[in-house]
Amino acid sequence: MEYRPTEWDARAQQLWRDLAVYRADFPSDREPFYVLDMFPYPSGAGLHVGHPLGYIASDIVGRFMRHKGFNVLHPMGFDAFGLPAEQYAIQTGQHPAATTEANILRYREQLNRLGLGFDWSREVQTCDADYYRWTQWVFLELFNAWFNKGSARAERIETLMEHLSARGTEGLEAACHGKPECSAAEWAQMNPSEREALLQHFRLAYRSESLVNWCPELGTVLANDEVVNGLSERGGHPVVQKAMLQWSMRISAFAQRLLDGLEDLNWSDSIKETQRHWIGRSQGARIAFKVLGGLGEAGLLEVFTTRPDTIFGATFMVIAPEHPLLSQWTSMDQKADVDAYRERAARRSERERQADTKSCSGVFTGSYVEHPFTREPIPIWTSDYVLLGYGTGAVMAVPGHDSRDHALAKAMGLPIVQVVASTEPVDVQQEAFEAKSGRAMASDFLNGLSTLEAIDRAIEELQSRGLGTRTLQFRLRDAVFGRQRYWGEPIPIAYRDGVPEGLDAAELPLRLPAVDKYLPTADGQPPLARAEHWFSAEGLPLETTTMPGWAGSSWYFLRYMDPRNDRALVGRAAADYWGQVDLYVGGSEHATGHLLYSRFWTHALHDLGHIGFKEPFKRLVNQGMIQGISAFVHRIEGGKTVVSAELAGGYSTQKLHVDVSLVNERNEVDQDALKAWMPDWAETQFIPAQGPIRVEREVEKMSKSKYNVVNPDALADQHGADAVRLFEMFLGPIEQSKPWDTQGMSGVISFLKKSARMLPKRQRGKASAEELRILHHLIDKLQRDVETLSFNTSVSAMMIAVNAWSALPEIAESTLLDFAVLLEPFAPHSAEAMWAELGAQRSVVLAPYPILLPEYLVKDTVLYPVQFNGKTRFQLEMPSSASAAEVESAVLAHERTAHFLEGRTPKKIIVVPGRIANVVG
RNA sequence: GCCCAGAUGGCGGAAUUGGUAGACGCGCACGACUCAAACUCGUGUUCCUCUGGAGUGCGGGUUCGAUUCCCGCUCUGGGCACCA
Repeated sequence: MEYRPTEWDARAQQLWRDLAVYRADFPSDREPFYVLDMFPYPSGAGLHVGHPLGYIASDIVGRFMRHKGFNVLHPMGFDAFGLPAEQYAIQTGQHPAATTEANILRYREQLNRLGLGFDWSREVQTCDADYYRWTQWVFLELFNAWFNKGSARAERIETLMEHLSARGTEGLEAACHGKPECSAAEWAQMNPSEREALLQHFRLAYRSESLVNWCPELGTVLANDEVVNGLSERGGHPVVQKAMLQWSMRISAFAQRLLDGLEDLNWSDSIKETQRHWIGRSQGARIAFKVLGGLGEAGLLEVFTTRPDTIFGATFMVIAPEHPLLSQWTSMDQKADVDAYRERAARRSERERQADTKSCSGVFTGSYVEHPFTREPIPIWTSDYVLLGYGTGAVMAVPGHDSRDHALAKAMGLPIVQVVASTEPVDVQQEAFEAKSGRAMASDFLNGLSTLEAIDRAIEELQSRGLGTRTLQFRLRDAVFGRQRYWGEPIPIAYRDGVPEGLDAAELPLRLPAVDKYLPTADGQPPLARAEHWFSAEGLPLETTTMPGWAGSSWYFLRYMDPRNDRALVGRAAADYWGQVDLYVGGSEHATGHLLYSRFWTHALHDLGHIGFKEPFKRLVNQGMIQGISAFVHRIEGGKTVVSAELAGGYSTQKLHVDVSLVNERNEVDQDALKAWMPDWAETQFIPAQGPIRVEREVEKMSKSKYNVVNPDALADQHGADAVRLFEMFLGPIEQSKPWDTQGMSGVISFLKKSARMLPKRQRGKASAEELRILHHLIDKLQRDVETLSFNTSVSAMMIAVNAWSALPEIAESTLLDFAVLLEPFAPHSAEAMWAELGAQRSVVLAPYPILLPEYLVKDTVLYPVQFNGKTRFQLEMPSSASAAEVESAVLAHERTAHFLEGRTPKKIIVVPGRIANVVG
C-alpha cells in the first residue's frame, strides 16, 4: 500500500461528510466533552502555518475522546465584526459584510483542507443577525441588572427599585459609580427621567462620562496604541483626551469574584498571574482631608492610600489634572499655570503619560488641606502621574516613602520627611524608602509600631474621628462598551426625551442599517447616524454607537451548545448538559481582554439564572507562536547590486527581506526568480557574478510583511494534510514558540509512508507477543501524552513503534487495525485509508480506542547501569524480580567491578531496584 | 523597573518522584539500489589533546548521584507598567 495523500485526503473527507462523524449529539446518554478553540477573526491574508497549531492539538484531543466514548463537541466559528473589514470598506466602499463573507469562505476551506473535525453544523458568526440578536439580548440583561454587594451577585433591576421605593438608598449595598443618594420619599416623587438618571449609577450596562482619546479629524475614538506622540497613527491628526458620555460595563463589580474564581481554574500560572495583576486588589484606606477655605463638595479632598501609616510624612497632596474639583481648588494667581498644565496633560495619551517615568512635572494649585492630626496646612498640587481612573484620582504624597512622590518633591523643592525607620541606614533625601518593613517614627501615636501594626492603628484612629475608612481598591476599571464605528453590533437602546430605554426583546435583532459611507457624519456623529431611518418600532431615536469586538466573543462558547435556538441564547438543558468548556485552546495575547470579559459575562449570566456555572473555561492551554525563518539579501546601498551574504562585510549594504520561496535549503537565492519577483528587483546585478548568492536567515514573527509566510493548504496539497498535522505537532511542545522549517517535514512524510508499507506484511492469525508489546507501550505513551497535550512525543512514540513493527517479518491484522485507531487522531486521512484497506467498516473515526493491557508493559529483565562514584561504567542485566541485595552481590561479583575499583574497597553500594546501581568508594 | 516563562548537539527537540543526557526527527557523511536522479534501505554523527576526559547559559551549594533541588548572576521571549 502506497502513501497517496491527495487521493486519501479527498476520499476520507468525503466519507466524514457523508457519515456526519463530527456531529455532536444532543440529547445524548454519553458523557459530554467540550473542546474549544478561540475562534479566529477572518482576515484577508488567510491562515498561515502558525494559526492551525492549536486547532490541530484540540482536534487530536477531541478525536481521542471520541474514541474513548465521549460525546465530543468541537465547534468552530468566526469573530467576524472588526476594524480591518471596516477600514477596507472605507477605502473601497464595499460593504464589510461582503469582504467578511469572502474571507470566511477562504478560512473554512483552509481549515477543512487540514481535516479538522469541526462540527460545522454549529458554526456561529458574530456578525450574523441571528447571532448578534442574542449579544444584544445579553446587553439588555446587563442593562436591566445591578450588583448587590450584600449577596455578592448580580440581580434584576426590579429588586433595586423595590429597595429604592421602600428605603431609598439607605442600607443599599450596591456596586455603583459616583455617589447616588435618595430617600424613599424622593424616589416616589421622581419622574421617569430622574429615576433613570439615578438607576444609571447602578446598571451593569450604563452610560457615564469617561476619558477617551478623541480624534476630531477622524471623528472617532482611538485605542491607546493607535495614538503616537499625541497624533493619530493613521493620518497624523491631533488627538485629545476628552470626557465623553459612553456606554460602559460594570465589570469592576465582579472584581473580587473574578479574582477568587481563578483559584479553581486549570490555567497556566502566568495567565492567572496576569489576570490577578490586572484586577489589582489593594487594601488600604480612604482618607478625607479638610480643604482650607473649601466649600461644599470642594471642602474635602479624598485620597486612597495603601500606606496610611505614613500619614505624618505627607508633605503635599497631588490630584489628577482631570480631577473635577481641580478648578475649584485653584487660586486666582495659580489659574493660568494650572490651566496650561491641564491642557498639556490632555494632549498626551494615557499611555504616553504612563510610559514617561523620567520627566516629572506638576503645578501648585494655590490651596491647602489641613493635616488631620498635626493641623498643619499641606499644599495641593496637580501632576499627571496621578490618574483620575484609579482610586479617588488624588493621593497624599509621602516623598520619604514613595518614589514618584519623591521625584516630584525633589523637582519642586518640597519637603521630604522620614516617618519609617529602617534597620539599615537610609537617606530619604536621596531616595525614597519604600519597603513595607520598618517601625514608625516621627509619627506621634504611631511611633514604634511595625508598618503592618501602624497601618491598622492609623485606620482605626481615622475611622474613630470620622476622617477615613478601611477600603478595598481594585485596579480593574469598568470597560468602555460604545464604539464610534459601523461594523459592530448595534446597541439596542432607544431614547425617550434623552432617557435611555432598553428595546423590547421582541424587537431584536436590531439589524445593522445600510449607510451611504462608513464614516462619521459631518458633525461628528458615528456612522449609524447616517442611516435613513434609525428609530425604534415606537419611533424613538436609536443609539448610534456600536458594541466593541469583545461583545460577541464574550459568550460564543454558549451559543455553540444550542446554535439555532430562537427562543433563548442557549437552552437550559443544553447548557446544563455540556456545561463548562473542558479544554480551551488559544493564544496568550487574550490573557486579559477576552478571557476576563467572557468570565465577567458568564458570572453575570449565571447570577441572572440563565446558566448553571460561573466560569466558562475549566482548562486553558495557550499555544505558542510559530515563527518564520526570514531571508535577507544584502544589497549595496542606493544601488541594484546584491552581494552574497559571506562577502557582505566588504560593502556598505542594506538587509532586505526577500520571499522565502525564492531561496533553497542551502540558503542560495534563485537569481532569475528574484528578478521576476517584483519590478524593483528586475535590474538586479550580483556579486559574485558567477556562483551562488547566499542570503542571511533570521527567526522572526511569521507575517506577510516579512515575506516569511508558509501556507498550510499549499503544503497539504503537496504532501498531504496528515503530514502538515503531524509536523505541526512534532515541532515541539504546544505552549512553546518555535520556528517553522518546512525541510523537516520529510521526517513525518517518511513515517506515513512507512506506516502504509506495513500493510502488505499483514497476516490473519494471532498477534505475536513482540508486536503486542510494541502496541501496548504505544497505547500507554499516547494515553499519557493526551493529558498534557505532549503530542511531539506522541509522534516520536508512533515512529518508534512503526520502526519496530517494520523490522518484523509479519504483522497481525488485529495489530494494524488497532494502530489505525491510535494513529487516527493525528493522521486521520491515512488512518481512514488503512482502515478501508484492511476491510473494516464505516469510519475509523468512530472506532473504540484499543484497551491497554498492562501485562505487556512489564519486562522480565532490567538492564542496570552500574555506576562507580556516579559515573556509569557498564551495564548488568538482572531479572526484574531481583532484590536490592541480589543486585548488589551480582555487581560485586562482576568481573569488571574489580577493574573500576582499582583496589579500593567499596564504602557503600546504592541500589535503586529497577533503576540503577552505584558503587561508592 | 516589576511579574511570568525559558536557555540541552549544526537545527527542532527528548529525558517518571533527583537515577545511563542527547529518544525521535531534520541536516550532514559514507554505503547499497539505479545508466542517472528521485524514492527507498543500511551505517555513523555532543565535543576534545580519544585505552581517557569534558559536557545540559554562567558561578557556587546540597547529594552516592543534579538537565531536574537551593543560592547568586547573564541572556532570550512574553506580559504589565507612575496603580497611590
